[in-house]
Formats: sequence, C-alpha cells, structure tokens
Amino acid sequence: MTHPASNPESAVPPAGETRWLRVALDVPLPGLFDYRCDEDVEPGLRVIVPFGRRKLVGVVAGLADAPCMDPAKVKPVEQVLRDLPPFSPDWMRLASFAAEYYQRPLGEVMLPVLPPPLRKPSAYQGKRSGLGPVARRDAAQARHRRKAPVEEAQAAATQSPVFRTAGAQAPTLHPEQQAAVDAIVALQAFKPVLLHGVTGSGKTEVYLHAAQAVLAAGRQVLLMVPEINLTPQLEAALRARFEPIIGAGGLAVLHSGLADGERIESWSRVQRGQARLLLGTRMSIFAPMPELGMIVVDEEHDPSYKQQEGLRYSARDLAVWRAHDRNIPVVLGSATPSLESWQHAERGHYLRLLLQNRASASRLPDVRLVDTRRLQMKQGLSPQLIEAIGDRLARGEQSLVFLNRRGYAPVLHCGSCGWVSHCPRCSTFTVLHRAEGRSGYRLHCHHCGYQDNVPRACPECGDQDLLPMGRGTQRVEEHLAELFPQARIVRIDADSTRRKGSAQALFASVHAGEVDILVGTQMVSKGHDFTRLGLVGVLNADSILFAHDFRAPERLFAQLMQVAGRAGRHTANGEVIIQTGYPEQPVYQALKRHDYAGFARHMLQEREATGLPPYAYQALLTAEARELQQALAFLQRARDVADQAGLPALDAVTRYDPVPLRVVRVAHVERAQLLVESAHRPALQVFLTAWSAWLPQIAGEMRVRWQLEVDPLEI
DNA sequence: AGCACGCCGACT
DNA sequence: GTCGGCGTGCTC
Repeated sequence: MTHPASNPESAVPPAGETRWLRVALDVPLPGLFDYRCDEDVEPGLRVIVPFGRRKLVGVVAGLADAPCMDPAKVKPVEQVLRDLPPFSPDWMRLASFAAEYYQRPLGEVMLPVLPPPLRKPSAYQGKRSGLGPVARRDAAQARHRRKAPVEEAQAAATQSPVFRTAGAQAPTLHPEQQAAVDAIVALQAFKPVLLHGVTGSGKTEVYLHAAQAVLAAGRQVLLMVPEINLTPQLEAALRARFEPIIGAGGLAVLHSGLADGERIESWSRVQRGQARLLLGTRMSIFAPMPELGMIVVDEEHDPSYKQQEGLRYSARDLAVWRAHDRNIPVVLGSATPSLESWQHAERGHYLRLLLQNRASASRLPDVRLVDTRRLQMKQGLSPQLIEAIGDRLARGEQSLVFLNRRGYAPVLHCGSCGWVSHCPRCSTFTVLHRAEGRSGYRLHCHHCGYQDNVPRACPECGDQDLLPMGRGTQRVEEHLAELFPQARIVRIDADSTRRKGSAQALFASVHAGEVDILVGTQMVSKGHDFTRLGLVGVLNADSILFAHDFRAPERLFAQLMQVAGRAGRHTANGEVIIQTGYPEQPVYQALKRHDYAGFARHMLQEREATGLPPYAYQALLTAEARELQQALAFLQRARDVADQAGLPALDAVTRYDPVPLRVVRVAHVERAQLLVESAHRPALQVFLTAWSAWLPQIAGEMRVRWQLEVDPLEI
C-alpha cells in the first residue's frame, strides 16, 4: 500500500472524498474499528476489511468526521457488500442494546447472529465465489423454479395432506380463546401480553389468529418456539394455514439445524420483506424484520430461550425489549410462566389473559402423590404405579414413565470398599450405560464425553462384586419389560435418538399407537400431543428438586406440569402419578391442585423474603483455570478491585465470595464463580460496565479464562 | 479470538 | 541441522 505522505495523489482520494467508518468486528476487543472508504456507505452495510494479517467481515456501525486514531494508520475497506439491504436502524439498536446489556463488544453481537457465510470473507472472495453466497442462492432458486415449477407445485400439494385438508380453514375458537385474540388484536402499540393457558387449552390457535390479523395488516410476525426440531408439525400447520394468505415464500424458518444455504435463504427473505412470518428458535430474535408487527414467544418460561454460550442472551427478554423499541405487541405464552413474567403481570405491567379450559373438552389429569418413604419399591417403581400401568395396558391406552436420568445406572459401586466409578477428567461420577443396539456396558461421563470399559474388578480393592446403583431410563425400560412382557415398550432419550431422524421415527411409532409404554427423559415432555396416552408416571422427581439452585422448584413445577399435560388430552380419565419422598413440599401440593397461581404466589413470597430474583438482579463472573486456586484467586482480585476501585453504584450492589462450581472440574479445567446482585437493574448495569473494564487485564496477568453472565439462569 | 514471531527439545 | 512446542503481543 502506498503511504499517503509519500504519494498523496495516487492511492488516497482527496480529503473531502474519504469517508471514515466505524466498523463492528467479531473480536474480543472493546469498541469499534476505524476504516477509510471512498464510496458512499450507509450504516448497517457489511464490509470486508483487513484486520492484522487476516480479513474480516464487519458491520458499519456509523460514519465519523474523523478517525479516533492516527489517520495514517487507518486502513481502507476492501469491499462493501451490497448483496442485502443495510440492516435497519431498529436492528442496529437491538444489537447495541444487547451488547451493552450483556457487556460485550458490539461486533460480538452483530456478527455471530448472521448466517455463517454472510460473515466469512472467503464466501465473497476467490474464483468460485461469484457475487457471494446470497446471489448464488438466489440464482440457484431461480434456476430451480424455472426448471421444475410443476413438480414443486405438486410436492407442495401432497406435502402433509392432513394439515392441508384440515388446516387451511382456521378452526373456530372457544369463547376464552376468542376473547384472548380480541384483546391481542386490539393492541395498537407496545404491550406485553402474558397468555396463561393450561396445557391443551389451545394457546397456539390464539397465536395463529392474532398473527393472521397482523399479517393481514401488512406487517411481519415473529413466532418463537423453544425447539423446532421436535415440532415439524407446527411448521406444516403454519404452511397450510398461511400460505394461501402470504404465498409460498411468505413463511420462513430459522434454527441452528439448518444448512448454511437454508439459513441464508430464510434470513434474506425476511430481511427483504418477502417472508412475512418467521418461525424460529431463540436465534431468530436477531433476524432483521423491517416490517415487524408482533412477536410471539411460545412457552416463554422455557430455559432454551437462554443462550448458554457466547453472548448469553435471553431471547424472551430481548423480545420484550425489541417489541418496546418498535412499539408493537409481544405475546408471552405459557402454562407455567416464569416468575419474572408472572410478577410483571401481577403488577399490571403485562396484560394477563387466561385460558382455563382444555380445548378438547377433556379434563385436566388427576395428580396422585405416592409417598415412597412407606413403600416397598420394585426397581424404583411403586406398586401403585405398576398397577396403574397394568390397568392402562388392559384398556389399550398408553403410559409414559418420565425419569430425568439417562443411562442404565447413575453410578457403578463396589460393595466391599465403597469405590464408585468416576471420570478421570472431571469431578463427576461416570454413568453406567448399556451399549445401544449391542450387548455389554460402558461407563460414560455426561460432562466431557469420556467413555471407558466396565472394570472386571474394583480398581481399589479387587473385589469382583461391582453393582449398578440407582437407575436410569435404560434400567427402567428393562424392568418394565420384565413386569409387562406383552407390552410394546419404547425409550426416548438423548441416547436412543442420537442418530439423525431416529427421534422422528420413535415419536411416529408412539403416535401410530405402536407403543404401550413410553420411557423417557424431558425430551418427551415438549410439545407432543399423544392421543392415546392416559397415564404419566414420574420417577425420582426429588433429585431435581434438591440437587439444584433456587430456581429448582420453579423448573420442576414447569417440567412436571408439562409432562403431566401429556396425559389424558384425548382419553377420558388422565392420571399422573408422582413418586416422591416429600409429598408435603409446596411444589407437589400445587401440582396436585393444578394451581400455578398459588404456587407462584408462594414462590414469589419466598423470593421476596430472601431477596432473590425477580426481586433482585444478578450477574455471574465465572473463571476457568488449570487449578481451582488460580480461578479463585482471579475472582478474589476481581472482587478486591470492585471493593476498592470506587466503582459506581457500589453501595447498591452486593458482591459475594468466590466459590467453586458444584462440578468443579470438567475436562481438566477447574471452575469457580462470583455472584453480584442488586435490587436495582440500572445500578447493576453501571456497576458491571465499570467493573468489566478491569477484567481483561486481571485475567491476562493471571492466565485465567473468564466470562460474565448477566441474568444467569443457574447459579 | 486468530495469527505471527520467537526461543528451546526429538526427529529425518 | 530442522519441525514444532506454546508463551506473548498485536490487530483500526
């Protein structure tokens, strides 16, 4: 490159022609980066820029009159990408808010949310790249449509015949649903709506009717769901319902399971306004939607809305922010709302709409608590549950046995010396697994993926009598097969569905009535409407209740309510049997009464008394190092800095002591954390902003990896 | 985070 | 003699 001073008239245009750009790049450095450019560039466009020895795609965050550094050191933009319209100001505001709120550089928000090829310079440079991935995809689409319009129309017509015939007409709503739709449609501005509907009450129909009104008014709709892979039914239903209104390209889908090309297509169609309805997982909160008119967050309490790596955002919280920013309604739906949302509704900040009745006119299932303390259990199954499963079998109905623990047994144990199987890389026990599809057992670590053969004898004392302790889904499945040899049993968990498409196939066999007893982890609790399922049995619920943090009861309630909701949707007398050693616990008593409101009231009182969320706002600093001591020392210094450096809002922020994580070591890395908390969100925010400026240098000196998580879900 | 430069052990 | 370990320094 020619130096401007040595050769002013060649490489560098006249001073008046140079634009100074402030560019967001995906690098862990604070702030924006200056570049010069001699074409007209609007904020929101992507550019390819040189950065050190590599090239990066960045987003133009703004223009400046002058660079923030020596102009001679400012490099020129290599290429301005115009394959998509510039990101709109509201998209830029959303990204800026997320960056500030979650304490990360803007580029670490803007770039990772793009479909991967849109942020790779190599997709635009080199002989095969043509005009870039968007143009290539557009061309391929056009070719495809020219070549095979007939086949495509036929494929669309034959696809999911059930929904096509049944779904194109919107079903009539019952009065509660109609009232909810009317209330939502009447909103002309920002207003969060908490749609509290029992399982099976037809929340989805409310979303669809409300969406239809927004689409008819010419605006776009974002519908977020916790997981999309398990519910292709919803996509098919949306297609059938809305394609007549918004056309074949009017629906787009966005989730991490899509191939790059598919993601580019959805992204570009919504950004250009061609797609009018976007169905997606949490990542779709960052989709550019220039005419967004409503956001729906289905199952808003679901922890999947919290991103657990990189930028740890809550898609639900961002949905509320984005709706506020755009002054549009946002609908949060759940049978078991998060306590945060419930409290907003209690205070009148959110409009609460209630659906109390099941749409299919079936009753809610009876919930029975079986006190396991006074019972002779058979392999973890109470006599009551065994009898109930037998009854359902005799009536030709299905039963679901829910157990949140996969594998055969949680641990292998030596009866003579007390040795238990453990992971050499982690501070965890290894879980005994029966090999899928083969005979024999293996030991698995659920934290790092380590696997080992089962030792013939105890590594400590040589005793040969090693026994599995406790039980997981595999062992329960095995025992049920012994108890009910005539029953057709299927197990659905992360192990039995590892192969791609196998989950689909297993669920299909359940739906087809080819299964009598279904054994599964939480995978089975989401979304599925099993028509012949009459009984749900819950094993080992207590372990969820006591093993975790202060949100455990809330999560357990939601999970059990959801799994209980699988029972008796279409059968006459659905029943749920919960085996517990603590039937008097409020969470179980509330479940028995189907009393979310009572449970929430109790929990909120407890949270208020103990000063926990939603009465406090939290942030968690986590450190990772080879030795726990390093991690703790880093956190202690971070805390000392907070205490001594005169940070803002100090008196409004509680700093706790650094503590090791519950599972200290994972894959030879030891972890600790430090909690900070405030009753005032803005106070916590100003504190965090000042505090986090100190952290990189401390961590650099102490050679520790760290991350700061705002509004952590688990502590 | 990358990616390079830079100074010390086991290989053709 | 080199290939390669990862320590540390920089990126508009």
